[in-house]
Amino acid sequence: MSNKNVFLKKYFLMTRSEENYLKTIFHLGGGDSNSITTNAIAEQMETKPSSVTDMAKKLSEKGLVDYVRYQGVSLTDAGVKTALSIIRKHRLWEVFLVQKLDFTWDEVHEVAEQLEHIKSEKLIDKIDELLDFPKYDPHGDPIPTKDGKFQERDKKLLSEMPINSQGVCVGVKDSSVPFLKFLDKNNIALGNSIKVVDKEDFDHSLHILMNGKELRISHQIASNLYVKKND
Amino acid sequence: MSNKNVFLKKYFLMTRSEENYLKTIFHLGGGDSNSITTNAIAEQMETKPSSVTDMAKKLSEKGLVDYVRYQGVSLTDAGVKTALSIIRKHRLWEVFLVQKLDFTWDEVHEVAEQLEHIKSEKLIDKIDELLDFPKYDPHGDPIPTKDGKFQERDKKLLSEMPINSQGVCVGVKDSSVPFLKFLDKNNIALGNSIKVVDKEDFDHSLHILMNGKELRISHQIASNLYVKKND
DNA sequence: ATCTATTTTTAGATTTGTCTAAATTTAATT
DNA sequence: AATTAAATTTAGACAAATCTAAAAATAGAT
Repeated sequence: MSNKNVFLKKYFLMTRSEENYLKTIFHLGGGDSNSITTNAIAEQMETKPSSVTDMAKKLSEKGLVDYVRYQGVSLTDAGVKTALSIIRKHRLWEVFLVQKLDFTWDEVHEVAEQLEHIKSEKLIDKIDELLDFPKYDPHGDPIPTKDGKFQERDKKLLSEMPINSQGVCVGVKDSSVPFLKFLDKNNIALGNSIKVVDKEDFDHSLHILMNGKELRISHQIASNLYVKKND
Repeated sequence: MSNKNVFLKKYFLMTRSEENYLKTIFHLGGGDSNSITTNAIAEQMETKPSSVTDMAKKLSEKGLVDYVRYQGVSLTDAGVKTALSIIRKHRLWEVFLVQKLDFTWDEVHEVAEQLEHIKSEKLIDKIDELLDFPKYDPHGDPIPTKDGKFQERDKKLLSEMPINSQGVCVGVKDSSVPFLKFLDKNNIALGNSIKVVDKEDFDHSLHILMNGKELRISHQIASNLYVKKND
């Protein structure tokens, strides 16, 4: 193997496992020098803390995380950049699956978990182009740009909207399969218009108009739906 | 882990490596109880014969190949079926990359090698549908159907066509990147009409009309281009 | 401030897929 | 049929990623 490849292997080639750790650390808030505990990572990834420790050392060696024993790990700039590129791929594939292949939004995650690890810059750029450079994925989460920038949309939880306020459904907080299936079954989809008609003090349930149709929504649902408030 | 999953793991879940071995054995002609030597497989996969032996035992355990020590391996019916399903995925992804993402035919192989291992029946069926159920990949190779059937096209090498015969370019024998790039550069593509005007006895080069334009073709090129002869 | 309870790490083992080097089997040649 | 060359397998090692069980460090409660 040439020197060049040794360099490439050590600093650029990421295993699927390494990529998954970086992505998880990012999702747990490990950017901005924010330390995440090995326990938290292990729980999120359904693995053991000792395995996380091993990987923390490895990623630290590669300069992707800062790791201090007994303190946890945080992402370096390089680590954030890599995490964002994986999240970008994941979310672009989700849009592709929904828009081009008629997947439902509860089906996309599992397949995107695989597709996000495909190594080809041209591939993901062309998918981006085919989809006309979408800004949000099917759950309303923002898609990072190629250079790792992305902006959270100005949104709030439906449960926090005042009576008589209006808006558009733009995302979900809980993106688990059961919740997404529930929303599908009740015709609640991104883009739907929402008006809060009344709020029940007793159980915090809501009476809303969705696309003009009356609907009763429990607090549990309302506190997992994001709405972009109309001005 | 439940009993059901043990069953699934042992008999259905294929690792990427296992899938690559099955695919290679198939391409080397290991169907129809045809034994392929460990050496031949090792050479094709750029690995060592001892590694092939290890994998032969494993695949044999799973009932995907018949393996006799010092004799080689051949695919069982289950092995052929699995190999064809991987080849189907590979070729469908190749069509997708060329038709939907403007990849050139020399770029598709490497990416398809990764995409062929994505586990989702729905995904590949939807890609098939999106592409309108293509029968051939960008190199002219046939795409197996879902139930593992596929028919080789009636074709012959350009070098074997008699003078004055006509046909259409339908495939390549050598699908290496340099050859495909050469064809691109010289505007030789699948679907082009071909008429053999003259054959040179001295060096076996050909004088042909391709899409009506005169062209001189060396024997090396002509013996790697497949043509479907007109009746 | 000390003592627990919890968290985290270490040490050693396991699995998968690979390798090298040595041993074995097969095939080829005389 | 014996010998030699080539192919193939075995045995043992290694790297990656994981686990369990034991040891070490930290944090919380009194």
